[in-house]
Amino acid sequence: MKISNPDCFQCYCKDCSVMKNCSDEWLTIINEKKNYEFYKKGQQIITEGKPVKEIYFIHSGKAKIVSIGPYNKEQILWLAKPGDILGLTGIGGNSNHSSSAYALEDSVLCSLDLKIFLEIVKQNPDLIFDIVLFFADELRNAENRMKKLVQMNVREKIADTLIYLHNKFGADTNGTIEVHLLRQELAEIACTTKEQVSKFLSEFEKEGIISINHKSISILNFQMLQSMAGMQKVEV
Amino acid sequence: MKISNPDCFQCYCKDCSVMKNCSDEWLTIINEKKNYEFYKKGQQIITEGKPVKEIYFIHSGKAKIVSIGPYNKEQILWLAKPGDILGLTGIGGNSNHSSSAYALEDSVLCSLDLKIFLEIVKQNPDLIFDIVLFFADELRNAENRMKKLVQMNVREKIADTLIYLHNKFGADTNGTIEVHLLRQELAEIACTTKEQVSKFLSEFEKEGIISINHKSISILNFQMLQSMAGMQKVEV
DNA sequence: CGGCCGATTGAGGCTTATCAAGGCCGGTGG
DNA sequence: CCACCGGCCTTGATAAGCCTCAATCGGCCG
Repeated sequence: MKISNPDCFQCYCKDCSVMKNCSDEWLTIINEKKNYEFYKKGQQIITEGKPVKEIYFIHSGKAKIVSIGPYNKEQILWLAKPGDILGLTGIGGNSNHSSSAYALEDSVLCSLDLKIFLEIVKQNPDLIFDIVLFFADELRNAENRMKKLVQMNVREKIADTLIYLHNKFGADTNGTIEVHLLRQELAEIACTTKEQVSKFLSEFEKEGIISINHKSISILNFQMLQSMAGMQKVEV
Repeated sequence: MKISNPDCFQCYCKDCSVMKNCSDEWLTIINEKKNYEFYKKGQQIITEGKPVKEIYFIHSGKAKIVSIGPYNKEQILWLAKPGDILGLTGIGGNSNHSSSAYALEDSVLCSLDLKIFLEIVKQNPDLIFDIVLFFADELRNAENRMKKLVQMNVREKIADTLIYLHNKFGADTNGTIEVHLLRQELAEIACTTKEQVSKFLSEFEKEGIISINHKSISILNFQMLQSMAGMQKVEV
């Protein structure tokens, strides 16, 4: 597969929450030092347990970040799109990857040696502060998600998953979510089983909230979904 | 209630993962700028939703950090002991507290204005890098906990909760865990109900794994607990 | 001593995971 | 072009785990 070397100055990644304050001077260095790689759909990018040696910027494509829990069940921690960075939690350099990553579609990723990244970071107060903010944000997100997964019923968790996908990847004019996942993968996001996903998606379709064509899901009534997954069930 | 002003140079907090690389020079400044406050058992320290104006160092005592989820159920995110810092996720300064904090016992806390802390941080590359590492670690912990809460059954979650308490607060020579929590609070850690906690603790006691005296729990067979909550149930 | 708060225990019902069977679709090979 | 096969999706039946509700008990404090 032949692809051309992406230009950092033309890439989503330079504007992401972590890199947005990286100076052009340093971006030039990153542009020189980075390596780019092509990953086929389904190909593994990161392996849980292996040492962290580099971080990955997603130039194009999508990825799922999964982790294995007790009982050896896989769980999807989050989904990545162009502009997202993989492996950042290993920034300390002394740890192993706590999760694996797989390409959901054909993707182009740029890798940057962790040591080089750390050098750049240490000379860039703005950059490191943005990393702090990024992590603080992610931590709040993780806590939020935990609360949802524990307290919502399956119907709500699946509705919430659809909202997440919609917000993350967007939809075309028909409301069709711009990502394709298996029922099993939807289950690994919502933390339930593929059968439950199937059943509730059918329900949602009967209720006119979504439509399912072949392999893609369209949201017809976003507000309905929101109120289903919403926090508005106040009973005080 | 009369308490004396704690000396930062004599405090656990200066050696915690975040502050351990803070120079004496800066610690002197913190020592001058900080305020110390006494909190009675049960008293609220931080209120979810309120703006973040300062961070809190726990000088002595214990605290629970709780957050309200959908259905208005409270959940304990983590427990704090001397040396821990509260409110750090609000470090950006533009956010509101994402969780509340309550004193579990009579406690002495030192508060430091967030702006002052940020100034110190920005002039201390070592300090900010430690904050990055701290957050990266917390993020991994949160993901780990999420996996457990979703995949373990109630029995395992309660065993895991006891292990957490033991590791966090330690035990005396009898194995008695050095913290007292209500069944309801144990339930808010394990993400179940107080009745389930009661039932399984009774079971554990019958099995000789723990003993319950008045209000305190002693671990008699730590290994048994570990194997119960352990990740060793590999079925490949 | 009475009242209150928390702990305990049991019964009942609901939600959800599991298991199983069948259907759909795309790909492959004859 | 058609038959076959495998992967994925769908749907239903079943069973188990867990929550909820309710009653009782025990300790603590006024």
